[in-house]
Amino acid sequence: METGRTRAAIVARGVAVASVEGLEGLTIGRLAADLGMSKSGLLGHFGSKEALQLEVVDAAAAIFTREVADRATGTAPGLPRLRALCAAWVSYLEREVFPGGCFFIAAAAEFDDRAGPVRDAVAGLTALWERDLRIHVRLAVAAGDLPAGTDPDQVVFELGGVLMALNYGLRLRRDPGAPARARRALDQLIGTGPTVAARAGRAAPAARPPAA
Amino acid sequence: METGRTRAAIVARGVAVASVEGLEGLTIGRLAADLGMSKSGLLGHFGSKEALQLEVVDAAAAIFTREVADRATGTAPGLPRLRALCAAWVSYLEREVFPGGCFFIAAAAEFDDRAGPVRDAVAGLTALWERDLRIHVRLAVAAGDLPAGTDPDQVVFELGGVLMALNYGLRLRRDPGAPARARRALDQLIGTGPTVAARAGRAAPAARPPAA
DNA sequence: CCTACCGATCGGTAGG
DNA sequence: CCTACCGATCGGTAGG
Repeated sequence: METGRTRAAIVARGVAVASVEGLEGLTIGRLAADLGMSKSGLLGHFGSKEALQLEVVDAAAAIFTREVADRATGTAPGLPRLRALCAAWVSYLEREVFPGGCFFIAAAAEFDDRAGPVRDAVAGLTALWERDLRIHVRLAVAAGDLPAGTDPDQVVFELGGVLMALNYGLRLRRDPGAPARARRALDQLIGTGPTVAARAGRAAPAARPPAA
Repeated sequence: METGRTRAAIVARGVAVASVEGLEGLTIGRLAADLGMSKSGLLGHFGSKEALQLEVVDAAAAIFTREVADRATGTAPGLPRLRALCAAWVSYLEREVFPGGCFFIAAAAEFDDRAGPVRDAVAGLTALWERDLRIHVRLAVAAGDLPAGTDPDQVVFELGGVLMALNYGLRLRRDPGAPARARRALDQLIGTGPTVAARAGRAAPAARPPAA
């Protein structure tokens, strides 16, 4: 891994451009013009557009980790961590950490029907994030903070849906009320009520079995 | 509106290509080659790429209406219609009506940070669909089939999230279990239980007020 | 509907 | 890091 300043500047600019225009819309000529350098000078750092895209995806993952995952490390594993992760996730979209909204929601939509290393990288990173969430759902169930019988994959599926709806509400709908809706929906899924007993006593969304 | 067969064939092919490669990835040369005609012959039908994109978006909307909205018209307005619309929505993704998943989820993600007529068309059509859903949520509340105090916009927000999670689960995750998860999540939001009384008696997700 | 063409830009290479 | 260049493709036009 090189640590050159120029290289880092290229990748940083690439992340910003890709979050708005897409990873395919990130062209070498445009990026070179943005940074005041020649196309070949820029390409020399990476070798190919695909290699650049992969570095941009990795850099976006590092930003996501710093701006979302790392903000929750102070909380206890299980339900507190899960809530903190989701709160940080909403905040990350509210703060517009990437100028084009969630980098990975955009990249997932762009590459979900393609094949190749970029798709694999996006799928792998999102899978890691979902795994992290799932772990804390499991811990929450084990601790009795989520109802016994809760399906962790179902919770992660629904949490992802809420965040995609938030990204959509902010970017396409430009609805400033979207974060409040997302928080309200998250509250339904992983609660914010203070007592475990209160949650256990009511019909538990995540635990309810499929309708046959 | 022309009704030419060639023109219709171009648009139909354009819808399929755009659902996979994106509306920007739909190029005139590629489309012309697919259909065995010249670029200028193809472009003559529309005048510009943007005009073609707009026709493709409209054609996709017609397909969505036929494959989703129209399949629910036999049900009573209100909760039955809402449930039928959502069931048809899930089915439409399961059946892969578009080869690249939901045309409008993909188009929304692609154009949410751009300006211009294509973005406006996508935003307008999705707003119409959400309005349709909201109407039936309101009717359901008025009929007592959803709890009094239910926020229709909140329900529509969450329904959209479930469908985006389904599209993501099918396309990026390639998870055949995703439709079952979506149905289970929808069941939480708009129920499938047979009796209104049973729903009214339990904690109602859609009606719960924000956590201050 | 076609051929022929336009300038611009694409990703990438040669050679320094 | 650069200039200079490659063939391919982009959206679009002229003229028929």
